[in-house]
Amino acid sequence: MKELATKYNPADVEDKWYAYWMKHRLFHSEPDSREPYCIVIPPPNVTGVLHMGHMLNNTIQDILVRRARMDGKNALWVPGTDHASIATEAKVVAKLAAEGIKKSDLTREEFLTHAWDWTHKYGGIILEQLKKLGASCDWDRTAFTMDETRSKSVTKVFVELFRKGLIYRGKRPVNWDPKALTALSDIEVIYKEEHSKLYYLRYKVVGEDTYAIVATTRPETIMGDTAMCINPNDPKNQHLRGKKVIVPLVGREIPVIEDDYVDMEFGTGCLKVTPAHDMNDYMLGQKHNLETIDIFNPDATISEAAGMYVGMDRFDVRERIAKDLEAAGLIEKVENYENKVGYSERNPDTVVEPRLSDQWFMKMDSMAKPALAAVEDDIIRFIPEKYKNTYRHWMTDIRDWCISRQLWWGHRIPAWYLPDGSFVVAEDAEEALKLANEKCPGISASDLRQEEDGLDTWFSSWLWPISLFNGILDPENADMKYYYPTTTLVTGPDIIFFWVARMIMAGYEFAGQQPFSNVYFTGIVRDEIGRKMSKQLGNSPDPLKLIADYGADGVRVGIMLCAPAGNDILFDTNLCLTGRNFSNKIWNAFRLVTGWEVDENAQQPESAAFAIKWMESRLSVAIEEINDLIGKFRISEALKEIYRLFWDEFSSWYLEMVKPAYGSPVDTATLNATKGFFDKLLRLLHPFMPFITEELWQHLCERRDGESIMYASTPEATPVDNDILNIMEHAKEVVNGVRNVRAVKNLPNKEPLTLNILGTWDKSQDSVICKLANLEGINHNADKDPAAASFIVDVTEINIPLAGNIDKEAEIAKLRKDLDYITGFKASVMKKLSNERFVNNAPAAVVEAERKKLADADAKIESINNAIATLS
RNA sequence: GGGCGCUUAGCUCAGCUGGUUCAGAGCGUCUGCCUUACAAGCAGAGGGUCGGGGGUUCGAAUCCCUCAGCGCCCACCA
Repeated sequence: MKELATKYNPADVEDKWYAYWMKHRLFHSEPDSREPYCIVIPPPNVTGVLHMGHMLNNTIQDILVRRARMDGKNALWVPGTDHASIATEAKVVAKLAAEGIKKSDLTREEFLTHAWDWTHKYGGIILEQLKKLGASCDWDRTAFTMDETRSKSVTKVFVELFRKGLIYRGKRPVNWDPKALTALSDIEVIYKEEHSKLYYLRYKVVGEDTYAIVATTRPETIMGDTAMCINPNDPKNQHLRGKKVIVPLVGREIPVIEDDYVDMEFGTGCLKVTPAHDMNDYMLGQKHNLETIDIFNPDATISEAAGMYVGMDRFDVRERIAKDLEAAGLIEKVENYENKVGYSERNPDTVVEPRLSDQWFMKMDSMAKPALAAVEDDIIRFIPEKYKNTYRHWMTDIRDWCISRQLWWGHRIPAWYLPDGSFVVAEDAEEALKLANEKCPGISASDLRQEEDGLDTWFSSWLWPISLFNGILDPENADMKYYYPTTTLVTGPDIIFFWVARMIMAGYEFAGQQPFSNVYFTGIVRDEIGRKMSKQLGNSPDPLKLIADYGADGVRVGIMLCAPAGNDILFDTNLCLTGRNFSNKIWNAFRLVTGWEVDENAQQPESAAFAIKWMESRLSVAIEEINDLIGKFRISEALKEIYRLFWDEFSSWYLEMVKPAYGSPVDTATLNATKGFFDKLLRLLHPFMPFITEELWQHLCERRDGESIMYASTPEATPVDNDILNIMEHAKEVVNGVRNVRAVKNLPNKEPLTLNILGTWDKSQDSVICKLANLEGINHNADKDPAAASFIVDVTEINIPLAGNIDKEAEIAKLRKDLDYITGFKASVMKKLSNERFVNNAPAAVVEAERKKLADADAKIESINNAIATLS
């Protein structure tokens, strides 16, 4: 074997191993007799690039999948991308704008050509980036929400739901994004607290010389007022009942209506009603049969219908109209006011405008029921559990979903309009024609006009766990039967409603079963001072640069070390350094072990035999612990456990115990045992650090081409010998005690020392203590040496004779400090034991433990007193 | 307005059904080491009245109440 460099260089091995895994199709899965373990990727935007959120999310998925594979399951991780209708369309529009092309000058087909060009150019970059991370996705199954299978699935589902009466078309006020020029669903509106103003406007009462005062935050909408509303029970406003008022500036007469919806406490108790531009006003308008006047154009400039300020932007009008009202003496007063304003999720600077328009909606009530029950009954487990509350809350008060978007990029709604304005919903134009003819005989294809609207992106992604296996079009296929329901979904809590809840509904609606059994919610990745990572702030590190700097394994470890389940991640690049250092530690431990000369005739030292026995048990304890943590999705903690196991127990303690003296060979038994431990450790590490473990494993084992640690089994725990674990913990304390004396006394490590044991002692630990602490010997029957440094382990005094190198006063002072502590400790134990209620009420085992504490404390006090007496 | 969660060492967090793994880990800090696997390292040290107050209990970081601060989600009071 050729010499290994003293530093691990990830760049040398990562691409090589990824290519090897791909070449041998090691990520590929087909149904077989094993238990399946399946994850579907939350599809990233097709033209997106990898950010830290993806890194976290996909690292977790890869750990789970690799671990399942090593646990003997048939593991499948299905990758794919999302067409991200609104985001991608916005990017294409911006790109065209930069070239001087307006979307409105293009036909739908021309625009889509540009969009597909863009998708082909940038699409899939993100998947290539995932490969750098080591993601073990089955790339043969890569899907796209707009590929043929997924598109047909969307259409089929739409038609089916329409025919069931779950999808309907209607004119309703929706959330309108005046920049993207499309409707949005309710959850795509983000409400932000804002400092705004509350304007008190004067509405003259018809036939009187008095004014009714209306408080509003939106004076620019008065042109759309069609009523004023009061609460019939409001004593203040009884005089307005049955009257008419005049809209200020506009001069139009509107009726005063009465509805107990109005809050008498707010403002003056008078509400202006603008049914076209406010959800509640619309409701009032419906109830009281009011006219609606739509005063806005789609881009939220003032329309002709307003009759004034035509063409101006809504916010300019707000300022302008305030001045005009003021000038006309129609403003009573203006107050500062805090309110919530809705912004578009995709265009964070754009205020959403309620707009009355024809849209397509989906009824949610019936679908929500089984989906809610599944989570309530833990058929689908949420990790962490707290998200069950959030989910329940939303699902029990769910509103209909506006699924139409005035966008071209995406799935076009499969509805065709007849010349008479009615429509048919069909899988394709041919079927549409047939249906149209049933309605209106004599219709030809050219008479039909397909709906221009597209569908919300989430209307395709909600089918993802089914459509990936073609389960919509061919529900009985082998993949569907084997992989569905999938095992675990890993995603962010920010899309619990957008995606998770809807997938669960789709699962029951279209596959009759839950889409997955576990949902692991990751945290949001923030920077080291807690800010959300964003392009604007520039606080998001470039993942590919991180991988180049620290290695994929280092970055994976870095991000997992700070990723406790359900908590936000405060990502600090420094943690990647910890990860890289860990890689290097593993690398060098490996260099040590594989660099030893072997002597087949050499006798195994007692210390090595002891160390091997101990390591076996220690490793088994850790394996159990790690199994338990991974079972609970406490992945970050599992990694920390392995980290400590490798670094502290294996490298710092075990390897130091078995390491042959410089220039000496190692015996065969010790070498084989050590390699065996190394093999197990690599297998434990592999899901977390796939590259370095594959590299070292091929050096460690003689394996044939095509084999991989990916398919080596997770190590199993063997029976644990608790005695040896206890003895070793004792030995560690003794060694630490000696090292401490060396540090304080400035004694070089090379200078051998002697230990005098003054009390009870298990001699089986002697050999390892001598080796680790560099001792000449351990005396069990030595006389007390007044010139010795001493310390206590358990209840036993240990002396290190240091002729002439002893500060008696300091030694005594140190011992007295210990004595004070233990005396105080003893007092607290005695207090407990002398408390009858404690002795009577506490469990016997606890009382017994306290009695032992007392006995130990007494023994220790005696030892310390003896030590002090010797020195004095 | 309603709901959920958080507050433990300088920083990020563990601490499960109250009791010897109860005050922990990692990082950072400080001290000594270029000791033949690793300075991307080794050895050692310091550091917290477990947010404040009250209660339950023989016993509270852990259970209950309350206050304060922070975060998130939901909601049609203009």
